[in-house]
Amino acid sequence: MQPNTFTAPPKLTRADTVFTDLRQRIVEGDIFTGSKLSEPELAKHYEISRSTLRDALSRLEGCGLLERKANIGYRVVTLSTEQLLEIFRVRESLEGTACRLAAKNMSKEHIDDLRKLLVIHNQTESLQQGEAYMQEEGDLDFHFRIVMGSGNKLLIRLLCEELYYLVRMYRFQFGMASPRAKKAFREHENIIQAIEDKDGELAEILMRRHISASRLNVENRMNTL
Amino acid sequence: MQPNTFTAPPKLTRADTVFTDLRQRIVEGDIFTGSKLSEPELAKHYEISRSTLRDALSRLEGCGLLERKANIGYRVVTLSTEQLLEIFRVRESLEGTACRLAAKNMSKEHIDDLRKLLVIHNQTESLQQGEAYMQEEGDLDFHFRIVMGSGNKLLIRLLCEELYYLVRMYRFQFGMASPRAKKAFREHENIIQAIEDKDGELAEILMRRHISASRLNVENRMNTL
DNA sequence: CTTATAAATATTGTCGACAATTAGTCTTGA
DNA sequence: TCAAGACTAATTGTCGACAATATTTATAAG
Repeated sequence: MQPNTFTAPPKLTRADTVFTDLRQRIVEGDIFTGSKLSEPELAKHYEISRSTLRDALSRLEGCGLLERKANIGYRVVTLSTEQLLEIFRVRESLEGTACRLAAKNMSKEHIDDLRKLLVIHNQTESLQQGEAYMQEEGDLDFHFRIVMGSGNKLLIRLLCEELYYLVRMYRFQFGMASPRAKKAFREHENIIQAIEDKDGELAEILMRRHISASRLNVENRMNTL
Repeated sequence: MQPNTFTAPPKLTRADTVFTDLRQRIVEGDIFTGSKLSEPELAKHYEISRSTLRDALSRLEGCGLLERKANIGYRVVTLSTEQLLEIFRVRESLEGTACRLAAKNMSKEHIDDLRKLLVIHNQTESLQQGEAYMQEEGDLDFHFRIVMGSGNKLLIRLLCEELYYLVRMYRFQFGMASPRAKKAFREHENIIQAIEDKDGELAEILMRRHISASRLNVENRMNTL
């Protein structure tokens, strides 16, 4: 038998660590939206060869965080209100489905965990208001767990490994801290209830409305400017 | 002014051509499902260096056609009935939304084109039955155009540049030629009608049912075996 | 004969260099 | 002053070689 088949950490390659670090820097705005990446510069910064760097960059392109043009290079995707709205449409669609499936597949333990999480979020929210960052992260955590609960690996890949990084990027950039915090909390509660009741149809509707409301919030703010 | 800004073809790099060729070979089953790819072997076959090949491979990973493990290499994704059903769920979700948006955004010209396309499909179907391949390709062409008509670039990327290649892969592999051909044609007609009527809500419902029916078809066939 | 260990082989990860292309600078002419 | 073209510099695309890891084969012990 092989040694520690379960605990064996999947050996990280240099490209892996650079990939992860770059992803964070892009998401958190440390590397600007729309900016062009210089391969020689980055390779020097990380003290790796361009080959290794390019490996990391191509994976970031796969995540939708970078764009590439032949003979020109990689650039960070440009954030725009239109693209943000597009993301909302896709989330509305996919997460609605994820929620329906979660109602069918999520285990009681995971549902309980989700409830506990929500309680914590509510407490921190009432204790120290204005901590928009934590709120937003908590919100995404909630959505993340429901998608995981769907059990659909394709959904999980599309949302958790691609779209959610874009979502976080927008939040860092635009600061989505909205007056929807309290409402959103209520909506989360109702969604959990529907999941607990195994009412997939309702769960889907509630999730779609929940995300749709966020989108409309952005659209309204956009029109008033 | 730069020479032919519009007609200028986006210069193809070696990696580009290999990427396209490999994609086709994978989709059409020329390279087997689940098989491991040998970098030295492929590089030799295409008469390119491993660096260039790896560039192409990493892009194929981004499309979801290849999987990669550190220090082990790339392998073609393994097709399974479960994964096929997962794809149907995601398509049902995304294409439903695409259809709703298409009803809002699609131009009259594009709708007319779609109608003509359907007529052609119907003719070839009645003329020479059994040409399952053409039918299936035609079906995907129909879906493709509606997604394009949605105008949502994210949706277009997820469906047309990723999922549809997986779908075609399954069809080549499993041969989805089903007795649903005639029914599917009717459903397509109704979908177009809803789009033409700008009834996005109905268009979404019809598309979801259309794809859901295909999924159930597979599920039933699976259970009877 | 089976299992476990060790050597040998093959494959992937990483590197630095050169070729091809693009971007920038300078000159020249009107 | 501006524009077009030539020249220079910088960047990306591609290559082959070496290092690190995994796989296979060979060997030895039980």
